[in-house]
Amino acid sequence: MTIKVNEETFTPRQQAMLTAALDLLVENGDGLTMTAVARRASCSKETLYKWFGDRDGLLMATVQWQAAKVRMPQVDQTGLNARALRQSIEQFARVLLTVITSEVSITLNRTAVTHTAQEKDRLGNIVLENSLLAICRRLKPILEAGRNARLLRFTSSEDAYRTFFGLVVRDVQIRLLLGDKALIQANVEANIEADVKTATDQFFALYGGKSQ
Amino acid sequence: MTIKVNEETFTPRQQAMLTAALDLLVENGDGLTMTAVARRASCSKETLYKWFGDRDGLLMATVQWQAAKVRMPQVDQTGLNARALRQSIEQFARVLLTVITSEVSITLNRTAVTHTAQEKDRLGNIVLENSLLAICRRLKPILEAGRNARLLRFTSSEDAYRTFFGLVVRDVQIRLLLGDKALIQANVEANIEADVKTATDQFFALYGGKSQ
DNA sequence: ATAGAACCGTACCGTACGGTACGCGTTCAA
DNA sequence: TTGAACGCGTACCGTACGGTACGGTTCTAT
Repeated sequence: MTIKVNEETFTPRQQAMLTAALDLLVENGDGLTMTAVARRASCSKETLYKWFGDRDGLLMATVQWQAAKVRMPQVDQTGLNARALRQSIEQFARVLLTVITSEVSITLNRTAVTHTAQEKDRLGNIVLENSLLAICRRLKPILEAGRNARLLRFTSSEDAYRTFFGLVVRDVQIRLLLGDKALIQANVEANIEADVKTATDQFFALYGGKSQ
Repeated sequence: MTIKVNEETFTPRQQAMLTAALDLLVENGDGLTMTAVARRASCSKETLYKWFGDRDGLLMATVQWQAAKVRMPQVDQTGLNARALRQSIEQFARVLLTVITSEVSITLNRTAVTHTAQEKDRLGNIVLENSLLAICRRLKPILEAGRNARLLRFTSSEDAYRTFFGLVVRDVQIRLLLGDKALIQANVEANIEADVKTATDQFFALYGGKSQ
């Protein structure tokens, strides 16, 4: 069940291939062909197959490699006060929105959804593991620290996290995945700061401790 | 730009073809082939092409036809009081969650996302139009009626609607689209009622008027 | 220097599938 | 009765693409 998230570093040559694959994915959507990757990376298809097994292996490696580049906020939990907690949470919201609205994330999520639609759930699991669950794992301790400091109030940190996710992401991700022109044109990225603040305010309104 | 949502009724024979297409989509994911649809519907490919033009046309017709079957809550806005408003909003949350977690919706959303990944945005727009925007169009007037009755407080009904969406859907939709086994196993549908109540409570906590 | 591995480029194969053509049965109207 | 339209089943075509094979070239290690 556990997905083997290889932390193995790829050689520069391999990274060139992965870069080619990722770029082609972003440019051409799901129209990624092995021939195109080989041409873009100036390598032979034979080598591609040798290193990544098959097309799915290449996609998985690409997704994992890209996911490893996303850096979650590092939060210092010592001396947690209201201001620090709020900043941490805002920072999580900011990263979440920034990632989710990025061209790369949209592309990889679309690819993973497509794969899931074909009974191949590996890619979907990898994306889940590296986006939702990655954030969840890092945010939960913060929330619980906030609760311990009487700055937050909730029973289930899982539920608190999921509400946070909803407040931050709302319908943005699904609309982007479905190619909503209106939203894209509205220049979501320019509004991230305002949305981060609103979502954080709402989160504290729902889960803030008595001192809040 | 406007998508032509044909309200034209399909003949029973055509509906049989659409049913076949929809069933195959749900069963086999995106592995929908014209040959399979023809065989399932006991018709010839030639007829299929005659009625629907090409594969995309068949998919579009299928999506539109299915979307037309989803019934939004009908709300009586006369004599709006706190209790009626709350019930209306709960009902919207219930429908939203029920639809989003249904096998058919998941399949169609996956199909639309896949299409969007291929620069073909029509399907994505149709799904957006018939899910998110359909709910939005019907919920907004309720929210505004609530505001007029001093039961709700907000400046932008658009923002209020989107927050509502986030509170209700949270990470459920994206996790289902990505095939999250844990969530599927958790039997989301059994928890819908509790989630509806929680989301509505939270919504009123954020947007409830002073009398709330 | 040289054997051998690694790897590039390209040609090739098999298959799956979208789309078309056609033969034949069935229905229905004149 | 007949003929025309409709539509089913099937065979067929072209193409795109995943995957493999192979000849030639560059790199590496002894």
